[in-house]
Amino acid sequence: MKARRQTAILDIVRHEPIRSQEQLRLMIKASGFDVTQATLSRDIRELGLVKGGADGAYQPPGRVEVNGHTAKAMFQRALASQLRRIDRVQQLVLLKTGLGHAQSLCAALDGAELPDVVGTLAGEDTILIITPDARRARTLVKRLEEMSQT
Amino acid sequence: MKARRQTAILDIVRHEPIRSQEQLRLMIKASGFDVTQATLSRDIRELGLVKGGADGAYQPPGRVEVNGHTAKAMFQRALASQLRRIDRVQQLVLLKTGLGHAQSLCAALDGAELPDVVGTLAGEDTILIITPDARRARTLVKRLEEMSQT
DNA sequence: CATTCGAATGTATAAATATTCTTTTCCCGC
DNA sequence: GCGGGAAAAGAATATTTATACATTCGAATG
Repeated sequence: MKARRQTAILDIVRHEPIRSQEQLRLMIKASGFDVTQATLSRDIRELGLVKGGADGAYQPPGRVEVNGHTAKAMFQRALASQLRRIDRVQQLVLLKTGLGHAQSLCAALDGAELPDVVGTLAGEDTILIITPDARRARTLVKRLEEMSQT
Repeated sequence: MKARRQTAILDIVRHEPIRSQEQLRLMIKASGFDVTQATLSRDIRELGLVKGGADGAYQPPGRVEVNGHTAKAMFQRALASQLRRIDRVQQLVLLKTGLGHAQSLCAALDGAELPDVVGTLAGEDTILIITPDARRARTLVKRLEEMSQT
């Protein structure tokens, strides 16, 4: 019984956001498993489900998705703590970071999905951002400067 | 203040398993931020931290990058706790896990970058490992059995 | 300055979750 | 079938987390 119930839990959790065990209890009852919250607490641990992230819902382990808002916030924090300098050359924007931080900041940058960013490249301490043209590069620089000051 | 405190939270959470906000409160107080649990609850949501998984600790969202040594250790621990059975069919190795654990164990397996592993596939409770030939599949089985016993 | 607005945080408490202890269920070997 | 033991689940409760509301603080504005 336990195995089948746990399969059902995975199904439910994957298909819609469940934010409490009581909510899960009702859903799983509808699937024909009438158990208490305590049992679900155990199931959840055994399945390694994870709670929190963007929407505070339970998620299967592995990839935890980050929504736009969180991604942007993460980027902003990364920016504030790691950015050393911003330069622009034509339609290219160059970010200088502390040594070794370019990769992680670049990942956060990609996650934030800022407009006008066509592509990015990260080295050891430098990130290259490609934008469509010089005008939009200037706009991006302004935006990044604002974000890094917060 | 908030930004710096949240950065500090990330640091702490990355370095050791934190299983409650009260525990986190003490740690962060030691870092010079004296705030209440309510504030930490809000910080945790804003950071998109996730709780649960293997050890019930808070974790940063997204893909956690790890070096080779850590990856191997993680894999070994995952193996010890989640592996149910090992089978081999020709050059294929099948790992059976507890329901729902195949994905995460498979991720750890990939991270460990074991020799002779050509590719992997994970279902709900089964992992398929493809090796070049039956001989190396046997070698891999032996290695996995050793690792899981430690 | 005083005022107002909003973000950040604290306080108190409600809500959610984990856990301890007990009961039930389900296999085995006899 | 019948103990004995282990796994599973329930009940009650302790612990942990989220939230409603109040307060403080700082920047912007008149």
